[in-house]
Amino acid sequence: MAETEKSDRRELSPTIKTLAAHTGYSIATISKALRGSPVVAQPTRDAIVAAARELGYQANARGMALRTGKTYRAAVLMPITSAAGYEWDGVEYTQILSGISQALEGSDYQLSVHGFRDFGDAFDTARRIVDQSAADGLIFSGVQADDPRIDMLVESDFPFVSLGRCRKPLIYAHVDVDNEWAAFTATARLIAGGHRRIALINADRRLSYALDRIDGFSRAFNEAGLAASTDLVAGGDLSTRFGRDSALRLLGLPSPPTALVCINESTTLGVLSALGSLDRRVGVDVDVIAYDDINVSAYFTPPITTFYQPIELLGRKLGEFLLRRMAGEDPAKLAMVSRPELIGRQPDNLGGRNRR
Amino acid sequence: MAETEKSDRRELSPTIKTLAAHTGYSIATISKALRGSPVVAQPTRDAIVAAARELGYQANARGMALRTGKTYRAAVLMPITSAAGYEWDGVEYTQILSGISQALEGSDYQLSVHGFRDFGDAFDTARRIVDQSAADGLIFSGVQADDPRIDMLVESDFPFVSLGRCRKPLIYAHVDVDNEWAAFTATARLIAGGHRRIALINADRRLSYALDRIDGFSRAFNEAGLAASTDLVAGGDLSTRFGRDSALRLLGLPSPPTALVCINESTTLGVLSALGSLDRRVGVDVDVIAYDDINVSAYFTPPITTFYQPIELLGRKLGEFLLRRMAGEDPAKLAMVSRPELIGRQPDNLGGRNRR
DNA sequence: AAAGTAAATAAAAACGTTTTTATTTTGGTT
DNA sequence: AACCAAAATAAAAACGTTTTTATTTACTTT
Repeated sequence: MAETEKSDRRELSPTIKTLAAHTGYSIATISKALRGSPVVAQPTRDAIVAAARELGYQANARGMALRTGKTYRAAVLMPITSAAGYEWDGVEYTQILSGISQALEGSDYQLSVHGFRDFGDAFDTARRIVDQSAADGLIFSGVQADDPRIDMLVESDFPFVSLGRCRKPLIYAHVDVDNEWAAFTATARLIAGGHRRIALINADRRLSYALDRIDGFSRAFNEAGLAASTDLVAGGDLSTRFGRDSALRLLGLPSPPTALVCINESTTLGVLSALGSLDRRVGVDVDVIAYDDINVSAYFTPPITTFYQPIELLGRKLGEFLLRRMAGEDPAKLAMVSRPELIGRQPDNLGGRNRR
Repeated sequence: MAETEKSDRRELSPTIKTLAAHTGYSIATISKALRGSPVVAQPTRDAIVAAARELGYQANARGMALRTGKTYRAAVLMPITSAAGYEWDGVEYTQILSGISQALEGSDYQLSVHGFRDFGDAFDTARRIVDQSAADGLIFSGVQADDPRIDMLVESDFPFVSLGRCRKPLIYAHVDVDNEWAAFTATARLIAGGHRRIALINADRRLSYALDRIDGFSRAFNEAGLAASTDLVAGGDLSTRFGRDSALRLLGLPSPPTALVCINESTTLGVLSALGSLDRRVGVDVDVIAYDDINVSAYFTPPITTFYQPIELLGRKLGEFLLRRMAGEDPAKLAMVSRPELIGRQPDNLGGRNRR
């Protein structure tokens, strides 16, 4: 009973030493064999790999991390909804994370999520990740026109990929939607449909892509030889409430819009709600063009014409670019700017009444 | 020029040795002082803490991890949307992650996200996390009636909190919505409004909470002395398309429902879309009651009566419970089942025409 | 004042790797 | 046969902690 029945009690997972004892090779050789170093002879490698498989050996991540200084983590910055009263803002982190996660599958990297509350907090979190090397790479969105995170990360040569571009001429890996083009195209379509007073339900002006959208919006008017209805641009959080409130306010103006461009589906839903309560019909009294987040615009009543944005694909690209960046690839080669695809779902010219 | 100008070139972050050299104490004392061990004298502790602050010392996470065997990570299992054609399913991981992240703020734990594709994959991922101790604790949702993850985790005494309960009498930390009660209450409300043919747009029957909803649905009929319209229960993914298709199918039956209970906002939107295309009006021809995810039902046209589920709060509880569980607290004490709050937004009795 | 004890600190070991350096083995050349 | 280089493997060091064990210092007690 009190014999030698202790060592086989706890099924501790095998370490490199276990493998050394089992194969007769030194831990150095084993490490090299499993890491694919060319200095170890082929038969030796085969024997070690076989033994590793047999014992179910998995290199301890903590040991590796300490020795190599790597963390095998990819960090993602995610905004945290502030305190009480959650309001949907259409920012689809579920899809983004899903895409990144897919890209990381099969790699040695794990995804870690860091919440932040505001711009300052986001910067501090990014800095902390770099300083403590809490991750080997970073992904973030919500890029500001003059985003200090980008300067800091470029400066410290930390691998990162941003969803969005800042307005400074720096070289860094990024994925973005061609927001200028998207806003231009939507606005031009409405102008062609006869609209002259067009509203833009836009994001907070501190965000780089909000400015891009305004640029495209204005260019559409300029190219048509018209003055842009910039007085009808509303910027704010992208909640449904913001969409509703903005629409109610704009439609109450002395010279109200005859069409609205909505920057995402959340605000679109709010706009539709406002139109409903004002008893105005989409496609008859007012036209609406939007951008997809969760692809539910087809189910709105009536279905809304949107630009489809493949958010999950953007997520995958973010992950893929980060892997390549962490592997040392030149950031200049890691850039993708995608153009959303128009999905027309109803006429955008007030039922033809306004066409000229 | 070639003097001693090398050591101050790279601003390496200070280690415990740096601190030892700087204060004159040994690394052992420093570790104890900073970890709050009572054996170190107060003046010593003060001096060390001061020096640590001055040098900006932060214990290296990898060193700690290796020595203690802990990872300082809380893992979350997140479903990955399968390949092409994203469909919103209303499962709000953004909010859940946000809540968990808030709970973890200030603790030493970081959030790591692990994607999975199906039930089997989720189990394998959970197992891997346990086997490799890739995290110190685990959170997951999508609990099946007979969820093998729960058995495995209970068996191996790994700290975890589930969002949802399985149907086996095991003791484990969990957070859940009282789905039986929620379905009962919604159904009873409709029955009281005069409805007899009620549809339930439900989740996949493999999910524990889908069964709970059916239970509550049936109980409402039973307590009213009626036969439950179980032929009108539709189970599937929670996409908007599923909601729409289900509604179209059910309303085309010889004996169609006069009211629908929708399990989330995604399916609700699909149901409303179906009603719109069939030219049936909510609150006039058909009644709808739903459950909130992203709280946009107020913006539907017309606004829909819903049960409000504080998803972010559930997320915070998940995080809080996990922290307490990882600290060794008894899982029997870590249980919360919340009852959603009814927010009436329109009459649910076919405009009163059906009341008896 | 010497001895004993408690308090405080220091030294050493260990966690599991990878990498650098050292040693042994092999095979070819003279 | 002796030597040398190259190939293969082993040994040792290091990464930064925490924890166990050892040593020193400071008080009490007699």
